[in-house]
Amino acid sequence: MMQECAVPPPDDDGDEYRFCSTCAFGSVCIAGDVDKTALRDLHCLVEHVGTFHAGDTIFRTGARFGAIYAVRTGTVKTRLIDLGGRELVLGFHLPGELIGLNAIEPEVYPCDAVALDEVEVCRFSFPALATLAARVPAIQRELFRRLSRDIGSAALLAGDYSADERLAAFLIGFSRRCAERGHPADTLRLAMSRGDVANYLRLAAETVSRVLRRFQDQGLIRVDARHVTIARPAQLFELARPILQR
Amino acid sequence: MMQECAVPPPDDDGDEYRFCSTCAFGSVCIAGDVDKTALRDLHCLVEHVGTFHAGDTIFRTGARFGAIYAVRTGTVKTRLIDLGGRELVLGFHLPGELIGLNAIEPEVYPCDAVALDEVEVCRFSFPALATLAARVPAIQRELFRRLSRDIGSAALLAGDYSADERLAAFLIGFSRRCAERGHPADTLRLAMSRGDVANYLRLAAETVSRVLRRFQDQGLIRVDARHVTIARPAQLFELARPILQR
DNA sequence: CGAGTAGTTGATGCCCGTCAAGGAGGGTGG
DNA sequence: CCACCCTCCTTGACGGGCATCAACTACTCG
Repeated sequence: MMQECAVPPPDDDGDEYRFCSTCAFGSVCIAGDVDKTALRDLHCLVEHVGTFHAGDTIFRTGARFGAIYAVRTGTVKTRLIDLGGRELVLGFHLPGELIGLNAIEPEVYPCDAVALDEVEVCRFSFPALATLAARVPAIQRELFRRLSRDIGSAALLAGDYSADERLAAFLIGFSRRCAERGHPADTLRLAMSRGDVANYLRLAAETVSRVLRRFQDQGLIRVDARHVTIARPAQLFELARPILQR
Repeated sequence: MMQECAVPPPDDDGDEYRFCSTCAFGSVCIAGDVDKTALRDLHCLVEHVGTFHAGDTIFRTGARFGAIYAVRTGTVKTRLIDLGGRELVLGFHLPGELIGLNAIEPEVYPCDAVALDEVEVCRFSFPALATLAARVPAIQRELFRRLSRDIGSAALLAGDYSADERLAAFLIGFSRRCAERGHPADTLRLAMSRGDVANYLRLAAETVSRVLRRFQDQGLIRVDARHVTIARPAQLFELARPILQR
């Protein structure tokens, strides 16, 4: 059922009992009640996929679904191209986040995953992962939680919010996710272009430019190309409240 | 682990090996490879919850998450109330569909589930269901698929589409779901108000009225209160294509 | 150095939300 | 049976937020 672990992973990727620090299944390892053979199976199952560079495709729309991926380093954008050729950005994914979960049901990837900078990912064969999940409750639980979370976050941007609210919520959300990864919450390094941000927020790129400018004039943030520092988090949060509330 | 099956379900709910016809786990039963004791466990696990009437609440925002529900009959609306007191409709759910999946991760229900007409649901204790899923691959698989599907559909309405596109996509989508349930695909009985539809599509109720009127003037549909008949499905689909494409 | 991309800023227009007024049931009590 | 009310729905007039178009700058890379 679970294949042999052919190639033992190199040392800097963690050992048999501890995964890479940004691992998507970190919480599984922390839980002490996981039996060690199961953990080793998970470790055998994962496959580190090489370095992607900005613009490289990790998986492509329509490809047969076989695995989900966890971002290890860098930033990944998921997007689809509509019939008119226009891009539609579904999300940005930071280290520790899973991509490809929306491919389970259609059994093909419904979107492209594109690297925005230098990206490394972990590949989890989904059939193997599902088999393991049946044996290890903590893994099953983690998968359910991740899937459930994505449903909620997808609905988040769906409301009819103003450009100000959207951008504020985006910045606050990004800031929080950076903080969760040990980066400072007030200095953001955006890996994506204005166009990508606009596209994700369902705004025009010009609108993003204008709103960022106004936020800066109001003293809420400071913008330097793709570096954004948040000067007044509380005020920014107040703007984003209608979206982030819950 | 799995509790005894105290009260055997009445005959019209199916027997030990076949569930109610609209059952959310119907595909599990159809697959022949499920061992019978596991199937009986699933049957023991499910709990039919009484008849709700229009406006009744099935679960409420903030309540501790303990179970997911499958709609058996009627139509359910999931919604949340934002801080300004405005309602935000997340979805409409027909027989056979699961609700509460977005509560797994936050561990409280992030929305209300409200009956729109006479509604019966099946209640699945989630801890018990997860335990069973670990033992029965087909059930785990079905859960993963349902979760995955909800991610995709949540992202569907998130684009910046015109009112025409949104309404056309809503009607086509609703028509398809009716057809899947054995109802005619061209005569729709909407259980929800115009306001609910508008709210779900992120439009004003007035806009929904106007667009429906125009669709009727163009001969695409016929509207009679909450009964809508689709006269030109192909043309309607053409309108909805930017949203439904994939 | 030239070219292409990303980003900014301004002018214009339109889609759709808002406000307002009226119409159409549907349930209740007299 | 009818008057009353309440909610749902429709239709019209108006205004605003944001997309679109366009021009210009800055930056990167071959």
